Amino acid sequence: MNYWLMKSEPEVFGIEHLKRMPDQTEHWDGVRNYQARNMMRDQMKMGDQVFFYHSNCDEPGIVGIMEVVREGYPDFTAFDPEQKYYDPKSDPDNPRWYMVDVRFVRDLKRTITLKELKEYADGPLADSPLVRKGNRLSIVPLTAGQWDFILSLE
DNA sequence: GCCAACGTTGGC
DNA sequence: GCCAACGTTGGC
Repeated sequence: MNYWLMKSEPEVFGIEHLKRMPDQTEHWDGVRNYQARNMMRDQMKMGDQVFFYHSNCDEPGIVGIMEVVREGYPDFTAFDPEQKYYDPKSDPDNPRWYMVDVRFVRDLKRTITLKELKEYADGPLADSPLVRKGNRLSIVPLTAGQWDFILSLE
């Protein structure tokens, strides 16, 4: 079992949106970064646990938990010129971008803010890109230890 | 809205 | 293959 954190802007697609989807499941489309793409395509497995992180908002932080219910497959939104995430360089025969499906598991009892997480940047969360300045990775891998530590803050 | 960080693009 | 220019992310 692997542990992850995935970022999304709550105005665009927040945890409230996920909860309202059929089966509380949605494909995590629109990732256009190779590192994040590789993680979704190669490393994320059924049942992996994922923190839902709200970015670019008043209170950036972790708001809930979801799990991977479908492993990496081509991000079809890249093929459609009508779509916001259209990428003419991604071909259905040779897809450039991948995504996974995630299902809502539960809300956290409270938001664990980035501000709070940064207090542990020299401790339990050292080495995590999550608390590194200028981190732009939209998907962050976590160790089991980091996952447990963050949950213990709840 | 600003701007630091950093990924991507494209000329050479 | 280098690197300057440019675009995007995301905290503040």
